[in-house]
This record gives sequence, structure tokens and C-alpha cells, in this order.
Amino acid sequence: MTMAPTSTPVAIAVALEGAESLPVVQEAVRSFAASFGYDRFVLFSASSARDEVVERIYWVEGDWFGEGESIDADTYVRRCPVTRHILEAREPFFWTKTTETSGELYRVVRSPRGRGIHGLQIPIFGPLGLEGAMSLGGERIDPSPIARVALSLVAGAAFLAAQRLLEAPPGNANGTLTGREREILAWTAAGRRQGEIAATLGLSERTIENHLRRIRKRLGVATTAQAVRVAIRMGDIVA
Amino acid sequence: MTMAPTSTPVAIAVALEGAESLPVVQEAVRSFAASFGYDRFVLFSASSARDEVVERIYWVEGDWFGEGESIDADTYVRRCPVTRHILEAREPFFWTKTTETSGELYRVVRSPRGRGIHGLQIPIFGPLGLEGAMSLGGERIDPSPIARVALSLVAGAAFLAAQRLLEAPPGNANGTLTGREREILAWTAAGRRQGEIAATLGLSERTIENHLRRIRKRLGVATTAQAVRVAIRMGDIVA
DNA sequence: TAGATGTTGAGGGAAATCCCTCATTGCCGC
DNA sequence: GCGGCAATGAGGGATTTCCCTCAACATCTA
Repeated sequence: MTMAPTSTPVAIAVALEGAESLPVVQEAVRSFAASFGYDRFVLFSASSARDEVVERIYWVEGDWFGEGESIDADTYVRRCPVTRHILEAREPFFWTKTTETSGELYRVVRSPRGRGIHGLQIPIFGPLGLEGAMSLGGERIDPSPIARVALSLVAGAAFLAAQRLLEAPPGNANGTLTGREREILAWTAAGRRQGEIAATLGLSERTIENHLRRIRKRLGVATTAQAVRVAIRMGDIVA
Repeated sequence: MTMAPTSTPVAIAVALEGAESLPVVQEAVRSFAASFGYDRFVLFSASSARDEVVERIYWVEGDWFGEGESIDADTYVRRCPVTRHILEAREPFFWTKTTETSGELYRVVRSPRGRGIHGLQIPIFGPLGLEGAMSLGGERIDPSPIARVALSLVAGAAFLAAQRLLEAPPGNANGTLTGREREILAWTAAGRRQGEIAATLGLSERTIENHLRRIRKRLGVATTAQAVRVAIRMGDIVA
């Protein structure tokens, strides 16, 4: 296993901006991360999650639970207890899973060492707050800050690429709100006024107002402030 | 001017995590950015709230307006029209200032070339959305994607370092609400209007209004809807 | 092809919020 | 005892949101 020159992460990030398919993105991340000892990957969006943090999984791969086989997206979400921790995280963090007599124990750690499966969880932020995350795992990983920073850079670029490639079809109908409604309420929750949202989205203030009224009606609430809370609770938008 | 090896941005980002003073941060950014032709810097915290995008300027340096001298923070904010554009930006972007007969013309461009002052504006995102930005400028800059990505990495790390160093002082609750404020915001998040809350709590509407204003100010947000979201995220109220 | 739904936009007026300042009271700590 | 802060309240004005209805257009579906 050769240490990749640290010049690569920047070049990879640039290359990912132009990636034309998900497999290309995956291979770029896979081969780069391999040099740090990672062989398990999860990439997902969290922008409009449900109860679960995870909204949509772009990519899951590898033997995450030590059963010698790749797992599917649902299994990962259901079984990985570290995932929720990105809600509180401001920066990438390492974790370690050890197998005790009492069962499996996941811990967020400063620097993962020893036996067990180790991982790096990388939250990805955007204008609306947490928008996604990349999780990497392996049994003998490089826990250095260099590795963490380099992988974070690549992960961020990979997320943007995957989002661009997969989120293109306006696949809506996840929660009770429509895509447009979620978008507008998200901006509202981010502190924008109706006029500001209209300006950034290129719509009239009237349209924003109408959308917000429909949102309130749909959620069965009285005020927009309450709509924000209910939408957060229902996972339509992220806190 | 020697091209810095692209291995440095990651190493610099790591080093910035442990930087112990602002000058150290500045010198790291300054020397790295110099290799790409930048000699003007602005680093500030921002909230997508409030009229002014800029919340607090951590660092401003260089001849931003071609007057042969460094400028102060207020002048920069007042005179730079590109700043507001980070409100719509999802990623770093280049801009160019040219001097026409009609006056100064700022434009957001794909790849800055030619005469004039060029710049790279790098929005920095966190759990609450836009949290800051770094702006770099120069007259002969490297407009390559490599430079953009590398500088973004360093800028993000510099922002976190500066935030850690400068935003630390208010050791106590710079965001925590008082009991009464929590109570009132909770009612608001539950859909009550100011008048209704006043009635149920036996206070005047004016008091509720004043409390909500203090809440917004304390949380550093623009609207009550955003205050609900931020308070939920910080655990001050429940979703 | 007829309906349902999403997205966009408007007119007009009522209600609510938001913003600035100022002031009183009570409590706590130094 | 004084300064700081939480809690209360007000005056007065500027913005913003909210509510009702109506309508056009597109897409998707039964």
C-alpha cells in the first residue's frame, strides 16, 4: 500500500467537478481512499431527511458490518448508529467499532487505533446547513490529520458531483411537501424573508407568499414559525 | 514567484487547526496565496441573516480598491459589491473588477483574465448554512481550478481557526436563551402569535415582542422562523 | 380527454411583525 | 451601593406577513 502523494486530493477534487458518471466518482474516491486504508464507503444526502438523518443514499459499498459481504442502503441506515452524530458535528470525525462481550460498541474517537472497524464520517455543509455526508471505513486506516483533511476535500467534491449527477431529475414527493415548497421553507428557516427568497429564486414575492400559505395549510399550522418546527419534526427540512 | 507544490494546501489546513494566533493564520494564508498571485485578503463571519451579509471581519488586508493603501473593515464592506453575491453562491467563484469610462464594473466570471483586479470569493458553510467567507484578490492571479480548490481548502481551515481564536472570548452563553425566552420561543414554535402568548402568559403583547427581538438578537438571526430552527438545533427548544 | 396537482402570479386590504428608543422593577454579585 | 442583567412595558412608525379570491399554464393520470 503506497502512500498517495498529497498532491492528489486537490487534483481529484478538480477532476470530480467534471465527472460524468457515478462510477467515475466512485472509482476516484475508492482508489484515493484505498491509500489511507479505507475500503468501505457511504455517500448520502441529508438535505430533506425523514426521521432518519439520511435522505437519499448515493453510494454504499463494502463490508460495513463485518459479515464479509456488501450491504444495501437500507441495511446501512438501519444499523449504523454513528450516522446520527453528524447532526451535532461541525467537522469530520473518526469513530471506532469494537466488539465487546456485550455486543458491538461504537464510539466517536479522536484517533482510531487497534482492532475493529474504524471510520471517518465527513459532514457536508451548504447554504441550508447539513446537506449530506460521506462515511469511510476500514480495518487498518491512516488516522492522521493529513488523511482526514485530504479525504474531507475529496468527499466534499464527490458529494457535489454525485448530487449533480443523481439529483438532476427533480424527484420530489418524499415528505408531505412538494420539492418547491421544501425549498422555500428551507430558505425561510435559514432566515430569508419572502422578498429575498423571491430574488434568489427569480420569482415574484407573491409566489413565495402563496407557497408559504400552501405550506401552512398543508402542514395544518397557523404560522410560518410553526411550519418550520413541524417540517423539522417531520423531516421535510433539516434543523 | 514559484508555484507552490500542491501538497501544501492539505498540510497547511492541518497546521491551521492548531494555529495559536491570528497572525500565524494570516501568514500561512498569505504565503500560500502569494504563490497564486493573491495579495489582498478579507476573512469574515457572515450570517444569511440581517441586511448586512458581513457579521464580523476577522482579517482585512491589501490594496482592495487600487488606492495604494490598505483599507479598514468598514470601508471594505461598504464598497465591495461582490460580497452580497455569496448569499446566492453554493461554491467558490471568481470575479473581476474593470475600470470602464462609466466607473468601476464588478462581474462574476468563470475564469478571470486581463487587466484589473481579480478575486476569488469563497463561501464557508456550516450547520446553520452560510457562516463566513474568505475573499482573495490580486492583479495577476492563477485562475485555474486547482488554485480555486486548493485555496478553498486553506480558506475553510483559516476560517475555522480564526473563528476559534476570535470568537472564543464570550466563554459563556453567547447563544443560550434565558428561561423566559425559551418559554416564549417554544410557544411561538407551537404556532401561537404574540398576542396569544401574551394572553396565556398574562403579559402585554409588547413584552412578547420585546422578548422575541432579544431572542433574535441573541441567536444572531434575522427572523423568528430562523430563530425557531436555530433554537431547535441548539437544543433550546424541542422540535 | 377530462380531472388533479404543481408552479407561477396578481389585487386589495387586514393583521402581525419588526425596529428604534426609553423606562421601571427586582435580583445577583462584587 | 453600584453596575449588570432578566423581565416587564410603552410610543411610534416602517415592513412584512397573512388572508381571500381568481387565473394561467404545465404535467401527469385515470
